[in-house]
Amino acid sequence: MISITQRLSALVGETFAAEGLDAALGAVRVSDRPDLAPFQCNGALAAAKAAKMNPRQLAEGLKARLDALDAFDDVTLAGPGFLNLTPTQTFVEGLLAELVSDSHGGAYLRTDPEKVILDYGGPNVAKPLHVGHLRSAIIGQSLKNIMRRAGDEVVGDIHLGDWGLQMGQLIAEIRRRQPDLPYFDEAKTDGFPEDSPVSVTDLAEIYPAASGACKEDPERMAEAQQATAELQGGRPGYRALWQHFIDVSHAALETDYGELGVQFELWRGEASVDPLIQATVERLEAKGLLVESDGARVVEVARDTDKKDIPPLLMVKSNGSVGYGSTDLATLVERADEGFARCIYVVDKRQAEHFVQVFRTAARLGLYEEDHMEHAGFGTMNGKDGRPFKTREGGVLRLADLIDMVVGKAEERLRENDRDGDEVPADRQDVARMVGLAALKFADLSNPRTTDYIFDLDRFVAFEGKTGPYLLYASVRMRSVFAKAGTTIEEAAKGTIQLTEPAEIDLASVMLGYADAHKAAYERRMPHLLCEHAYAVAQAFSKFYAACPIANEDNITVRSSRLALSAATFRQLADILAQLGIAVPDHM
RNA sequence: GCACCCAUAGCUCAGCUGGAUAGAGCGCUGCCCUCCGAAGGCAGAGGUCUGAGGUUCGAAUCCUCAUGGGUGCGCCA
Repeated sequence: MISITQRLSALVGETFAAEGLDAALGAVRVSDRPDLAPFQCNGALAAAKAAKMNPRQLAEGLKARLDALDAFDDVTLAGPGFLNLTPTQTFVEGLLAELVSDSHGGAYLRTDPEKVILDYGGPNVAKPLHVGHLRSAIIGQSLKNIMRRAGDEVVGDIHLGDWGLQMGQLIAEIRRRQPDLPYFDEAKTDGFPEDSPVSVTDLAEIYPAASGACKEDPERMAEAQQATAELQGGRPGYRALWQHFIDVSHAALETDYGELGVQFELWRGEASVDPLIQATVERLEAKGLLVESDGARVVEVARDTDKKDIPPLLMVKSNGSVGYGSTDLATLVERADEGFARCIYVVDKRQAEHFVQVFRTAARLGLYEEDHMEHAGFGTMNGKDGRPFKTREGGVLRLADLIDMVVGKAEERLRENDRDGDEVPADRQDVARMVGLAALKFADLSNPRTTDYIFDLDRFVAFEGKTGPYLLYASVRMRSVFAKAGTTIEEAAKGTIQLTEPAEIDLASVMLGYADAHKAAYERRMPHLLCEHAYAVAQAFSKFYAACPIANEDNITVRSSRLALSAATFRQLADILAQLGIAVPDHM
């Protein structure tokens, strides 16, 4: 629906136009000075500059026109030309009535939805999820929800890292350890065992060992590179062994992501596009884009206008194997063929240059316009010391362990809050899980996507203030109010809302900003903007709750109005929390 | 070496295309449960927005320089 600021902007824009000014300058926003008025328009200053007029005088003219409208209780002129706007209670009530009856719950809905594919996984097979995987999973899932709510058709692809050097490292390492396995018999081409010779636990141990060995020993590295090239070349034993890696990892990853409430519609990987690589190389060749360079084949993507050197995209390595530039490009070929209008990558921002290379190459191939491929990068995650996060023991913190810590903390808190005589709720474990995950997700999502991430355990397990549990608490109190009133949300929502108390008007005004927040979060791919709004709503409700009796109100009309306001609040908050991937318990 | 990003309250961070008295959470001080859930509400203290210039009627925001951090720069992904 149209938000209150959009509605006001339209009104003020018309007066700007009537004065012969640019209507766009009539943009109204929530005031920086709520003590003066709830809304403001600073456009007169810019308009005066453009028209070379006196801003104060120009604003006087605008004020006179605005005064004539019945939407405003008060229009004041302040400073050099600020317009402070106080809409009438009737105006706000009218919009709130629209919000309540809006079939889309007041959320933003785009008119021309797109078919989008979102990449927000990228875990390597063989490596258990650790805290570093949290951001892409949480942000990606949330963006998917936000975009779907705005009308887009969005598909999430986990895009496993299953085709690069790490695969060769694993194969080479296992070959050293168990050379007698049938996978290493070059003469053997089929009939390999169905059961995997390694478990995920094995892989979790083998991977770092292999990776470390390659780092130290050039000979081991050469072995791994050779194995990678042979795997990609189709050596049957290697393929069979590799398939085991994928299978055992898939099962483990599905569980881990499931714990977080993160789902993928597509479980593809870099290897999925292997069959397309050759054709892609040929397409590049046909366009004359491939260049020989140091034994490798690359695509030049640098431009004169670049401020920095953009190295060419490495398409085929000198030993014939392919890197992630090639697979990512081939993936775009596949996605374009499948009819996706837009591709978004939720990947660590340090890979920005890589995406520039791939996107430019894809654009030259005519796969996509450049602005239809986005790298929604996120900040790198460091410890409190500003360096990559490590546990006290110096290892990586597994995501599953982090979740256990947060849930454990939530359970502790639930225990403390037990009132005397209360039975221990049978669903305490479930509630603790919801509270813990809410804390974890909100702590992550409420940071702007692009800024660096300081991993702070204390913040993740905090339940007071601007946290996930605060939002749940507000929701739970609303539910509690309906129970106390002996009604349901559906029934309560039918009441007519009349705003009288300041806390009621404030709450309504905040809620009327939903479409703005959702739209901004959508357009900028920034879930934290939606978090801000959710917090503002919960906060406005808490004030309203403290200031006004709801179920306890004697006046039946007022009571019904407040219950209806609470129902509208509950629905909006629930709608937002769903987009953030946060589940709301019945009690806590 | 070259390039990009960042520097805001004791701590962690917001601050949209330049606009009024720079916000929030935590922490700190003081109040509020005979009244719908105190994981809450109210009030308060706390800032030369790293420094120096510049553009502008107006700069945390734009430009230049300096200092201090971070990151990237073809055969890892």
